[in-house]
Amino acid sequence: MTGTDTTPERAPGGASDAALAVSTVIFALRPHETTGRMTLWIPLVRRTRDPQKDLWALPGGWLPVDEELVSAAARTLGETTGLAPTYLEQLYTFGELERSPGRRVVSVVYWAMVQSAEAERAAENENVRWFVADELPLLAFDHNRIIDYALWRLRTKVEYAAIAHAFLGATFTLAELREVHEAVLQRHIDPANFRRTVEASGTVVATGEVVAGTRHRPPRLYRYDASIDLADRGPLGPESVPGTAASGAAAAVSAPSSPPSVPHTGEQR
Amino acid sequence: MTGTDTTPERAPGGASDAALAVSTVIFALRPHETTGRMTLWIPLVRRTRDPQKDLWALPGGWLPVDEELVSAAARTLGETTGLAPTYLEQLYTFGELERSPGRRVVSVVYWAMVQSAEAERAAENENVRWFVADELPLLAFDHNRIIDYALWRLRTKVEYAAIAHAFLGATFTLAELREVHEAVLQRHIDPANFRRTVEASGTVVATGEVVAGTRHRPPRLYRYDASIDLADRGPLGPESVPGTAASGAAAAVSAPSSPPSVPHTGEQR
DNA sequence: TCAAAAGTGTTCTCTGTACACCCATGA
DNA sequence: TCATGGGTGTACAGAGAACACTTTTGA
Repeated sequence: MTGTDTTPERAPGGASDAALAVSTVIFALRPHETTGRMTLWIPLVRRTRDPQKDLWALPGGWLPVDEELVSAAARTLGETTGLAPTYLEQLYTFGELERSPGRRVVSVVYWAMVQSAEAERAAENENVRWFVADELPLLAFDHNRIIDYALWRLRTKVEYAAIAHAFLGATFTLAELREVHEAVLQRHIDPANFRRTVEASGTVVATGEVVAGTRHRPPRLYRYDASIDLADRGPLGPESVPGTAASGAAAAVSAPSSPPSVPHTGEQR
Repeated sequence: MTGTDTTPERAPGGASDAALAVSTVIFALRPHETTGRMTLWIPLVRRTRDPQKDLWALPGGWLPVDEELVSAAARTLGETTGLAPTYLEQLYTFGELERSPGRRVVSVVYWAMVQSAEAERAAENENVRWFVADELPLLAFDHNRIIDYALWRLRTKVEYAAIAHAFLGATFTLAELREVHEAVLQRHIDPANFRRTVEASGTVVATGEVVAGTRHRPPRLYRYDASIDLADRGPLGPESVPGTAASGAAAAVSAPSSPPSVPHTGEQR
């Protein structure tokens, strides 16, 4: 009765169709420039062409016909920051008629996390700059709204899923992991309760090593349990990103797949 | 440095670009044909053209350049079932290179709920048929996987968000609302505890009327509190669907917008 | 020996669950 | 009066928050 996916009365393929773009909201944790507290930062690129020229915008580009969505997100992310994401997930697809003046643009938006340590030595030049996530200027198109949504997604997901480690290296102390949670959620977390909660979740494994050199009791080092990690991503299974070898930790990229018939923990929402 | 959204080195607009489609997973509750228990049903359309001809598929179509994504979803939904959705939300965008043979197709997929009562008198013919959601045949393209993900989304969201009422009419008893939860979650729910949980959430308001004619104590009728409803959808605000006047209840369509700076309840995840 | 953070123990509150029990109606 | 589901009361278990307290290091 009605045309279904890929069987229309009228086949698309002209200049009158909507243009498909991919953009990514990239998060990293770095100290705030004035307060010194750990804060969420986002790299943006300056627009050098005309719709909205000179405004800051999310990194992205048109989708090549022969490239996966997630690959396009990872590629443009790498071209901007010179880094590989440790986490990459589709956020939402924005396609309002008037979001880009003059032309219908549908943007599949991803959000990503990169490691704090590596973000320090990230490329920054005339056309690429890092901004504090909560102190953004007026951006191009609807990118302020997109980032607001990505921020909400990051903050709510950190509360129930074990993804905070994506900001850290391969091993970390529980104090470092707690600092990530506190920076993302913008509130104090009790160290004692945080320790018990994380240990009870089973998402983290002690390496047996400790960090020496502190002027207090040496903290233990932990590593992420990758086998648990998959279950924590809920219905999302791993997906490889061709041509995106992560520098350091392996990139954890998620996309929807068949949900487990029986929930593993009670964690996925 | 790199082309950003809508400012590429190469502007798209040829037949070599990916085609943009919109599809919808539609849910309704109807009694199971053999067991008689309330079950999730999904309407599918038979493919009449060649990629995957004669297989059943999700209703949808190509995105017109001058139509909103959500409107395209609502329109194709109406063309299939003859009904208006009481809930409509974007699910995910699927764009794998080989998901459709011969052509690169990117599908923005929505999921919807329609009222059970109206679904009973929904159009069903040679090319449109309702299926039990958990007993699907092999479908066209990756539609089995898409429906699995939509099912997971519906079930997890019913657990924390007040959306079950979308399967019901304007007023309903708590037993009816509980029956929706039980059918969706596929498990028994204690009536006493369910009542207290729902009443405490404040998402429902007693109309003062009761249902007579039962051979037991007459149950009270409730109505949804629309003002609370918005907060329950988390970061998602209402969005109008032009040309989709709902037959009966107003359509609740959600799309992402700025998240509230302070979470209303603890409900949105 | 002292400061500081790591790590442990204890208590309290809140939420969800199980289940006993009473209420109001039609047959 | 009885069967049936509507509706209320209560007690128990687990999760999370608050906070006192002990441990281990470097200075």
